[in-house]
Amino acid sequence: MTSNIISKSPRCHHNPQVSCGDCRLNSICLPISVHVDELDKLDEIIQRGRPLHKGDYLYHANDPFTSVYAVRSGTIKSIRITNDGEEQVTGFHLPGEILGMDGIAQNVHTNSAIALETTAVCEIPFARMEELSIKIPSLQRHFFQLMSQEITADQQLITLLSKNSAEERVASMLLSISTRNHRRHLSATLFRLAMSRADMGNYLGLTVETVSRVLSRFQKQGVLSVDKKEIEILDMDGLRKAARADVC
Amino acid sequence: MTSNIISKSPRCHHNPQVSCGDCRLNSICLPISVHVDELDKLDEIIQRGRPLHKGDYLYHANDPFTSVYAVRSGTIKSIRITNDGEEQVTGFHLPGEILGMDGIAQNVHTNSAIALETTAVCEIPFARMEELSIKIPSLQRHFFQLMSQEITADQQLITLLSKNSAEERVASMLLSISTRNHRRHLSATLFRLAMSRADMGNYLGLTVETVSRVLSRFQKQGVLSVDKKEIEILDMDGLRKAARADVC
DNA sequence: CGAGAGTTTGAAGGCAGTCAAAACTAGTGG
DNA sequence: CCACTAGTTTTGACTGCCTTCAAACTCTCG
Repeated sequence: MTSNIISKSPRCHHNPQVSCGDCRLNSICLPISVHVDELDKLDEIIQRGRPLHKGDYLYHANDPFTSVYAVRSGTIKSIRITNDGEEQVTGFHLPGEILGMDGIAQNVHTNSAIALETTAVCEIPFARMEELSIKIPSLQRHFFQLMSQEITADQQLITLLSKNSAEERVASMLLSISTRNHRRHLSATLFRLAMSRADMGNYLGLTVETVSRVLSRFQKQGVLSVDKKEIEILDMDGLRKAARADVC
Repeated sequence: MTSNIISKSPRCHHNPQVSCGDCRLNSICLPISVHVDELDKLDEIIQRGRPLHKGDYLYHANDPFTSVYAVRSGTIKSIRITNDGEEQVTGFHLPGEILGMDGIAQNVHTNSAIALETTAVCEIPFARMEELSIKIPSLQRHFFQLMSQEITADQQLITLLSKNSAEERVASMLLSISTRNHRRHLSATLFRLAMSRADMGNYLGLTVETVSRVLSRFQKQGVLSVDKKEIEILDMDGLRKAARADVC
């Protein structure tokens, strides 16, 4: 099931064929739950490859739901379309993270998923995953946990939007990205944001201008160094104080 | 497993012993997914009774996670505690609805659940439900769907908080309750709110004063009749226009 | 290089928050 | 049964944070 690899692959140094057992992200993507001998069965159903370019849709809202996806490299944003046609960013998905679980309830995606840069994903056909879950209880449990994590994360965002100021929201988001980078053994203090200021603002319930102003202020205070999308956290404690909110 | 019924039961006309098959809420709580002969097995693991009084906790944040709960009668609110000790209302749970799924990820509840009035719940031990899911695939699927529904609902709230004004938020919340009442074959236009103005405001990211002002304004406009916690929707279309947001 | 998108900065205005106090409700015990 | 108190809700006046509007600036990539 690896015949659909697109030939013009992006300049990515990871082998798109690598199995879950060899994937350096598997501690994030499949924590503890699946035994070595069972990984082979999982590998069989997972479709790899499918590199997306910036702006490409992984799926559209209202598409029939067939699969969930694990990000291998790159970044994806999830958006919902509101009644008046505006878009609401509901999440950013970094390597090792799973997206698409919103579609399970109705068998239809409620979000669209868009690549923010060149991005590779593993496609996990959900019906086959369900069948496999019956044979591998730890896989079932793992998916329950993944979905519960998503619920917890969404509720954290609800709290952020409901109770926190613009500065606190921006600080919290940067800390969240920092933490998730660190989990991937990347720098927690120096990284490149894949999303635009507009996406950040949309996600955080703020305007572009406010996001920009907050970043400028943090820079002036010596908490951050901001160069376009390159962010360096100069004063981690200062940023934590500015966030004043739980970050996963 | 029904020995733990508390003797001083509330003045509730529903028999706390009624099985899922006979429960008049089962079309909400267990939609389509479980067959008649399998309901017996489910009935066996569900613990009934446990009436809660106003202010009682069903579980506390940081309690070990053992079960999810279905509301039989009454209302429950879920709250998260933020870093600074404030509480954030993350949801209201009406009869037929399931709560507690936030605890699956970490095996610890991240929310507390509090009865807003005399409330009866069915307790569903999660470990046993997981075992049963392996034998009854439609039950597994149903739980995936329930959790996905929760994700979708949380994302709708995120959108509401991120994009909508105070009037729109209050209107949306009232419409949501109206819809959920209607699903239980209760009036969609005349009902009693179980939660205080403070809880409403907390849930919607608004202050008590703002909620009160918005309700007064709707009353003045003839959209609502508000008498304390008794709400009558006089102009459903007007309320929908005021909401200008998708309500499930 | 040039056009369009994205970002930054400034000035002004509005919506909801904060502070304050009155009106009302509910629960308690004499 | 009523008096009393604590809590909830409502209303008003003022403040402030973020938005809106506008314009200059910068980067990207055909």
